[in-house]
This record gives sequence, structure tokens and C-alpha cells, in this order.
Amino acid sequence: MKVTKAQVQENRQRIVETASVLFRERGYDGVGVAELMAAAGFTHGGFYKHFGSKADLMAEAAACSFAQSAEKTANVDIADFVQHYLSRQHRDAPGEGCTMAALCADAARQPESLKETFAIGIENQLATLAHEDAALSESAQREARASRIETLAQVVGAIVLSRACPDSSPLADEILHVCRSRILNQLADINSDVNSHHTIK
Amino acid sequence: MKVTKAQVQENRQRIVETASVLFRERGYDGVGVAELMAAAGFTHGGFYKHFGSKADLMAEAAACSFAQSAEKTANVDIADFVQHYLSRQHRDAPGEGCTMAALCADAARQPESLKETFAIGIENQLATLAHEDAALSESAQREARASRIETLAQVVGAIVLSRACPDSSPLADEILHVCRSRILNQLADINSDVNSHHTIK
DNA sequence: TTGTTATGATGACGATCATAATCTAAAATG
DNA sequence: CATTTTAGATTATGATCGTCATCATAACAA
Repeated sequence: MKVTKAQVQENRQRIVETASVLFRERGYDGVGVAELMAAAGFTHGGFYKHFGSKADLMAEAAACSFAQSAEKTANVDIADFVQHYLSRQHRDAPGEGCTMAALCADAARQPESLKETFAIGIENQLATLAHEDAALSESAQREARASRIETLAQVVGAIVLSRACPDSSPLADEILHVCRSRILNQLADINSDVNSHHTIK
Repeated sequence: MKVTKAQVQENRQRIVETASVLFRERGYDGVGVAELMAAAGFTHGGFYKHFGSKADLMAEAAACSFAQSAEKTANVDIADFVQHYLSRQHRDAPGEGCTMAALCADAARQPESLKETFAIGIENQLATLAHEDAALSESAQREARASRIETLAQVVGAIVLSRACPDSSPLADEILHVCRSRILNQLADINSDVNSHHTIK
């Protein structure tokens, strides 16, 4: 059963996208090749005509979801980003959500090649969030980058912790709510006093 | 081959502790019962004389490592806690490190019973970090709790992101370094201006 | 149109998975 | 001391794991 060249590319893309969702939902070790292919509408046999190994697909799926995230958050204000990132909708839909929040811990246990993909994805997300400070001075850009790294760590940690709590647990919502309001406050602070250091010590 | 009652308890404890390390290193799906028992010095057959299922052991191992962490961080200043938490040593030794950082994403995909154990562990960690503010007013305690939740999310996110980067990657160290210095600065701020709100807006 | 190529289905490989029955030897109990 | 109990070794279960060889078929280049 051969298929059009275009069809092949489309099928391959469907496998990658299906995998990117399933991996985020259940982890790299939580989904097998057979189930993956079935979810994409194929039998498991054809898998290795598309990918050299499951690890290869993991890397491609990660790159794919990173690209989708970058596209979705392009030109989005960082406050809006945080607002949506720390919403219940995002927490409760890891399959369509941030790859870092869903798979970083899994990636840490995978081969270096995949971790490289993650580093690029993280760097990309930082760059996407930096669309506003192109005109800043060099030192201000350094500070801006540090601030974005901090914010990213905070939102990722908040989602990860919240997801580890039982569904509709008070603590899960508290973590989300507390982190969201505090981060938004900090971002407002930074915006309002651009150069009045309140760092006392 | 029967063993002393005390020996049984000791063997069981060794299985739990071995599991708590291996799970943190490789994830819940990354370690099998057989390998687990072998690492503890047994064959896999006796496993179900100790535990009803692998999921049961997961819960016990989590509770065990949470208790160990709480014990280790009792009476530790929160700044010292952050200092060590965001060190390369901690990042590079997940097996002996924080269970939240290593397994929260895994726990999110596991049964509710395990997530309950994690919620208790998180709550416990928050309480451990609260050993200083017993004398505070009610509103100040609310603020202190929110601050600790925020800090916890931040350090967990930082470790998780850093671990997802390739070994000895510049980004991995940058995340650690940036978050550490910024969090320590914030904590110093909170300590120095106890009641001078610098929240402008 | 003919011959080549390659997708994807079928099925099988050995390994490993969680779980469990069986057995034995020694501790616990009387 | 005799009996009961049980921790842990051995072995087996059926399922699923990642990977691959085989093959039919239909899209290609000729």
C-alpha cells in the first residue's frame, strides 16, 4: 500500500502531532509505539519507515510542540502569558499545554540529544517572551533576560506542583492562584519603577 | 527461608528506601519491580509479600522521601534552603534530592491516591519552611505562606528546567544561578522592609 | 506501459513488564 | 519439642515493550 508523496508527509506529521499530545499527557515511558501509531490511525509496523527509533520521534515531537508554543505566544504580553499559563484550563489539559511543564522531568532522564532539543525549546521560549525589549540597553537586556528566566521557572514550577495534587484539591488551586497574583504583581512593579532600584541590601 | 520479625521490617524498609532513590532517578515508569528488588538485594518474587502493588510502593516511597526531606530541612533558614536547593550538587543528584522536583510530573499521571501523598508532602514542606513565623499576625502568616508557596514553585521550576538541559550546558547553569541570586534577593528584601510596602500600583 | 520504489499492514522477535502460584526453610507459637 | 506460619527464592503467567523482516500494493520514473 503505497501513498502519495504528499500523503506520506501528511501522515508523518500526524504521527508527530499525535505523539506530542500523548507524550505530554502520559510521559515518554507512558506511551508505546503501537498505541501511538494506532492513535494516529495506523498499525505499528510502519513506524520505522518514518523514524529511526522512538527516541527520534520524542525529539521531533518535542520540537514540534515547542514550535507550536512559540507560535502561540508570539507577540503576547508576558502578563497575559502568565495569566493563561497559570489557569486551570492549562493545568488540566497538559496534552495541549506547555511541553516544559509536562515533560521536563521526563526529558532529564532521556539521552543528551533530547535534552538539547529541550534547551533549544527553552531558549526559544525566552526569546519569544523577549519581543518587547529589543530597544533596551545591554545591561537592561541582561536584567530582562534574568527576569524572564525567573518568571519561566516560577510558572513551570507552579504548574508542576499543582498538577501533582489531587484533582480539585484546594492546594492545587491555591498554588495556581497565589503564584499567578504574585508574579503579576512583580511584573507590574518592574514596569512601573523602571529604574528605581528598591533592592536595599 | 524465613527471617526474624525485626529483619523483615528492616528488609521492607530497605526496599522502600531503595525504591525512593531509584524512582527519583528514573521515574515511576522507568524502574521495574524486579530491578527494584534486585537493587535492594532480593529476588522479585517476595515483593508482594510486602506490598499489595507497585502503586502501593510508590506511595510509601514518596512518603518516605518526603519525611526525609522534612527532617533534613527542619530548622533550616529559608535562604539556606534555597541556596542548597539550587546548587549543582542537588541538580545532579536527583536520587538523593527533592521528590517534588524529581517526580511531580510523574505523580500527575498516577492515581489520585499517590497525588494525595504528594499534596501532603508539599503541605509538609511548606510547614517545615514556616518554622520561623509562628508569632506573626494572621494576615502576616497568610502573606508568609503565599511567599513560601511562590518560593517553592520557583525553586522546583528552576531545578526541573535545569535538569532538562544537556549536562554542563551553559543554560542549565544560568537558570540555576539566575534563580538562586534573584530569589535570595527577594527574600532579603522581605526581611529588611518588613512593613514598608513597595507595591506601587 | 513497464519496472522500480517505498508506504504501511501483518506478524514475530526477544526482553521486560506487573502480578502470582508454588515451594522451602526457618522463625514464631503452642 | 511439635506445629504453624511466613519471608523470600524459583518459576510462570499473559501483556506489552521497542524493533524488525516480510509482503502486498500502489505511487513513481522510465
